[in-house]
Amino acid sequence: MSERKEKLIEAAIAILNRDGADNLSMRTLARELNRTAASLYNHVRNKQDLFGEIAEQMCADYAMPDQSLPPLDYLLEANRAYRAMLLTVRDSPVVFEDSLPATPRRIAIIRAILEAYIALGVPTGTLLTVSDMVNNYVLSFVADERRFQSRAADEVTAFMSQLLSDAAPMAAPPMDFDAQFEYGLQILFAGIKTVINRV
Amino acid sequence: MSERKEKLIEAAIAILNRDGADNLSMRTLARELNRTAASLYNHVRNKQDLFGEIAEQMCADYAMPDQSLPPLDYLLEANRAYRAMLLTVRDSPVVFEDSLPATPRRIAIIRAILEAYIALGVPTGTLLTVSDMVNNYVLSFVADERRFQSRAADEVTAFMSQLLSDAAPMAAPPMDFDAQFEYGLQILFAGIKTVINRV
DNA sequence: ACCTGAACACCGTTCAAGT
DNA sequence: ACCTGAACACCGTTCAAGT
Repeated sequence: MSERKEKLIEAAIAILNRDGADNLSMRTLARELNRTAASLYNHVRNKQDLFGEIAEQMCADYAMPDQSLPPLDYLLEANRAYRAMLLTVRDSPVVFEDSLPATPRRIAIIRAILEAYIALGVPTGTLLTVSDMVNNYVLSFVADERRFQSRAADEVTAFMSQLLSDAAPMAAPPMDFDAQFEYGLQILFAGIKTVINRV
Repeated sequence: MSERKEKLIEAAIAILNRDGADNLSMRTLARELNRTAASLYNHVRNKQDLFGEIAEQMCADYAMPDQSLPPLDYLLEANRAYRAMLLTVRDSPVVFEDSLPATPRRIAIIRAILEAYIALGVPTGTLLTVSDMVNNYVLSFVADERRFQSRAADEVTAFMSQLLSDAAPMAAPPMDFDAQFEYGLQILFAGIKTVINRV
């Protein structure tokens, strides 16, 4: 990776954190670098590729769990580390969703996770379904988490009371996102455990 | 709802099915109706609102399960019906993701589902987490399902073998999506059952 | 090897003006 | 009540031409 390309990725991340994904375009990125949009295509094939490079750069901060951990613990830790990494950059879920996991660090992470699922006893025929389910959970949770925080608490409660019968009032924000994330994770892996033992 | 507005929604759905969400714009929709884009704003506040109306229209085809069903069966049926509804329109997951559930039919569906979660024993403090988790599962599954089908099977296997160690070959496409969806659903509700009984 | 300028083919949204 | 034309402020991507 050239130094020039590295600066490009850093600038893109800076824009994400400052202005959000809606304001990261090839043109705004070029402006940030005092260049023209066309010049970016010397370093990146297209915007999807740019997102892929951002995701790959972020994966350097992923705290890979100890390989000697039992599969279940490994997977729980891996998903906590995944969320922690996603939270370091604003709108990172769209970056990961809109790019392919085709870069070295990202592939290494996925391989380790897939092996843990296999060690846990997930049948290979359902491996993709299970891993995608958990991956989508983390991405969606972090995306929702940020949406939630960006709105006023009153607005959220007002909207939710519209959805709920008055008999069962929803828990009022502010929420404990760490606890809620953990709760969902426990559901997923409790479910995986019972279903793979059912066969 | 005016007759004119109804035609607008129908035309939008037709474009989705024919050309996909990437090709549904205010301009292409106007062209479909031999009008100009600006005129659409007499019937719809903005594009997000248009998506909301499409989603609401689709909800007319949702097969609401029998209210007398036990909560677990109700929820399983509801999510199968949800997926079936989503599969009737191409790229429907983006339509649902990019709009707010603020229309009558959609609110009614969500209310019934939330009540079923409560009847199942999900604590109100985690109701939002649990219902969002399942909702995101269905949306992501259908989105992935379509992505999968739109690519050649060879391409998918090639990409996956890159991710997997050769020791554990992935199940080759074509996949049985109905069975995979059911598998994920079983994981989710088995997990919910064990976690809510843990307290 | 890397960059610019200009172009192509688009977006969502607003608004005065028309009927 | 509904529509048009024109405009504003943008997009991603390509490509000949420059250094």
